[in-house]
Amino acid sequence: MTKVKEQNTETVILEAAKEVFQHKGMAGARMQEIADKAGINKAMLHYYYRSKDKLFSAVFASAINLMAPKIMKIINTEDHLFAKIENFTYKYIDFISKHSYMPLFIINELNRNPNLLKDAFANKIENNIEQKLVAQIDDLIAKGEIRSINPEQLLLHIISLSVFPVIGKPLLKNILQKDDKSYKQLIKERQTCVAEFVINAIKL
Amino acid sequence: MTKVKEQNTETVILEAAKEVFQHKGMAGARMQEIADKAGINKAMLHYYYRSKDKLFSAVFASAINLMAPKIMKIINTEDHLFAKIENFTYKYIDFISKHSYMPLFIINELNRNPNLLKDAFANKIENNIEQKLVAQIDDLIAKGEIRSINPEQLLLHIISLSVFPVIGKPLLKNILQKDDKSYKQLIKERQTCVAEFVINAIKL
DNA sequence: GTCTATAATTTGATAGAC
DNA sequence: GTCTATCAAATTATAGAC
Repeated sequence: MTKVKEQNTETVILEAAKEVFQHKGMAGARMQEIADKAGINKAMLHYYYRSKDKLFSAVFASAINLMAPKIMKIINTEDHLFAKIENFTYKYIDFISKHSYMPLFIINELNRNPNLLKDAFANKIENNIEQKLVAQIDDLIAKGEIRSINPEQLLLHIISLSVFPVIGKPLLKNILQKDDKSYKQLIKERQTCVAEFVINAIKL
Repeated sequence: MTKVKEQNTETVILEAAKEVFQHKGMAGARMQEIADKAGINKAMLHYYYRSKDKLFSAVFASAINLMAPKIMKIINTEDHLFAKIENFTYKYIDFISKHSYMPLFIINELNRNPNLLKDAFANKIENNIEQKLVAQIDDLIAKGEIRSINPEQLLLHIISLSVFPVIGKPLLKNILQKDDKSYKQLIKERQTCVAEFVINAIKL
């Protein structure tokens, strides 16, 4: 009635695994919980993915392949730097708000095992981001439109301002003494105020 | 010869536990590994701390009680806002660089169990931070020294810029295509350039 | 207080019927 | 492909000697 067609079992498992792994991490995740969430039994997990490790790798790769293009698509445009910043912060904060566990999941698992990226994909992020953006920033500095700034630091600033308040929510909420609703409101405001802040900082 | 005196067993255990829990998380930590690192056997862990849960709580409380005062001490001064910002970013980036696993550890475990803070301490962070700082910022806005800005957002900006590049290192290192040494150099630069960036953003 | 040995439980993985 | 039943290993926790 509602659903046109059942997803196949493999996909159902992967979706359940994403949810459990991203919330509990590799070490904390339980195959039984994934099976329950998928509405099947444990044996099926092994039938489709052989081992917990393999299933985890599929989840991790899926997360990376969802995150990385989002960054690139916005940055690799012909827009003016200020427009890029506005675009990126708005859309990226929106995106990670809806997938708030994903960046933390990635950072965590990368800490446990630094060569996960190599396994997950052949460096799709690559230096594309840098090269084009760095050139654009250096150009604006030369023209005297913005202050002199290290382009890599600027990129770190923008990413930090966008990501950290979302993933650090349980801690920051407490520091600011906010309830869930008003903290969410703060994040929503950041979709525009981060860009404003950054542009104020660099504009001449 | 080298050490003047042996630490007592309880402390040795706690130090070993800190290291393991903060790197592996509650779920990934193994009592055996903690015992090995402490140079004793598993039974001793239970003799002193009864259970893994209890030992974890001791580690978590210790982390909170190390982090929280660091923030307050710097912010609760009579300095000018700009000096506070310079002081905070410089010292805080330095501190978390030396304890890079700690903020991630706290955020993670808080995600798994949001009322850990209540157990760990009776809200030592409290609204002290806010009240005084908010008043100071509002005052400077009224005087026309800085742009109009939501003080809470400014606090989020400063914390994000200080903390995220350190805890997100495994991911950001890859995005910027840096090796360990040059990424560390980037972080070192941030001890001064973050404050410069923030002050530029708000100064009128 | 500290150790060895072991119990009790959890959990990833497999065998085998249907 | 899917299930039930079960194994094998890992892991927290305890008992009891010294």
